Amino acid sequence: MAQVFALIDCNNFYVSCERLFAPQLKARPVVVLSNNDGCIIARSEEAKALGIAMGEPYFKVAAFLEKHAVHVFSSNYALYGDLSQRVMAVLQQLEPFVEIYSIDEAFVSLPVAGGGDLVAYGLKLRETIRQWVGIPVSIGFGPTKTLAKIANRMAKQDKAGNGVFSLLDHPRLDALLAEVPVGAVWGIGRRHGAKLTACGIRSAFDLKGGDDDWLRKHLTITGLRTAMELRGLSCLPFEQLPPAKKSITSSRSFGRTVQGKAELFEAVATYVTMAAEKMRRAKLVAGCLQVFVTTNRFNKDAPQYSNSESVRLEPPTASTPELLSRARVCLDHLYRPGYAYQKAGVVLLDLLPEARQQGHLFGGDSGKAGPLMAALDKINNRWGRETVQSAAAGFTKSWKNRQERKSPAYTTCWHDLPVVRASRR
DNA sequence: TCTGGGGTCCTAGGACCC
DNA sequence: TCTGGGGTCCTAGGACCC
Repeated sequence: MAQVFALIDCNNFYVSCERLFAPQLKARPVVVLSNNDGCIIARSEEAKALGIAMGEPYFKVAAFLEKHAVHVFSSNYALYGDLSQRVMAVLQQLEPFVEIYSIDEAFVSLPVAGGGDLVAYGLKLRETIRQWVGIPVSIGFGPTKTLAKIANRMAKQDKAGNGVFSLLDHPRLDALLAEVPVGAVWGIGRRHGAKLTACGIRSAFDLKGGDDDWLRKHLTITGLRTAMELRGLSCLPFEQLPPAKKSITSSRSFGRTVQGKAELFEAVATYVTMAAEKMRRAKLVAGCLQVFVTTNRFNKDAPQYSNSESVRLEPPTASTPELLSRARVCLDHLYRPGYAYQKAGVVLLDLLPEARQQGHLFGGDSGKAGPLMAALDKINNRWGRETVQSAAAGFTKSWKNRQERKSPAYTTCWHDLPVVRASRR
């Protein structure tokens, strides 16, 4: 029995989320900014048509956006995360084999018994998601994940196809692949795309026909796998259960540069707190902590410095106070006076399930810290983040980043629930 | 003035060991 | 002039993804 992959991808996801609660923005140009209002990470079709590029620094196009009455939002991850869960829940309710691939994408594995009308099925699925959640999606079908990805791209381009396209047993498969630039293939990024193009491999069809040894040598095993997938040979596993996390990062650029060690540590302490909370939610403990700091790499005139320092945690821990004291030592080693720091971050590595944590011969703090951390998390969950936190993380946090155009947390915070009024005519 | 954040995988090369 | 060779482990850096 043949196997089919469907890729369901939410259209311009962050923009669609914002529009759900601002319906007046339908058919108007809208963009969403990254953290710190740094650059553009989502664009409506109208914004794309204006020529606004993905990843464009906001300050460079701010005037242009204003001139064209483009609506600008800071990113609102509480909202996007919640709507993502709703879309995924619909898929999981309707299908047994779902792989949540990212916040706005999922693969569905369908055992196809031949003759099933995939496109009709896709149209129905798409309509269900639109009705139940309100987010528009595109759906691509293919015999491998890579081809499903390409089919999805075609679904988006083919306006007459109503957002659904299948490459399964497509009679003109090669002709279609010949029109896909090699850099648009999933797994071929900017660097490899440029290299391939320079070597005469310009399209997905060219890549499909590439020489195995050459591909292996120049693109490593991953590139060869991509070529295999284009040939219809499925090489990428379908992962219904998300693989165990290997690291947890928390980092942010600052709203302004930071010079002093005390203030820098406030930021580091804040990120330690966030990462540790995330880790405890996942019921993990870390065996290694890494702290990094960096100056603004775009500011060519200022002296540059970036460095990281890591420390082993023995026994592995999820205790915020323990992590804070270790992070302080790391920063003491890392810190150099005289630099304008732009960003700092914390990475938790060597993660283990907390249940498997071995007792430490010389006694750790886990006995005391466990209940304390549980109580802390409970309070902060109930009363809001940072209700109780370590003083090390600071109170004013004047270095925090900008988010000047953020929409309310419509679906995850009682205060921000949209209010609907009925009126009699 | 202003350029995101959070991940994964692969490989080459050095360190180390016998 | 002329360095042993082969295995394993670890890490840094590069590439990719959304």
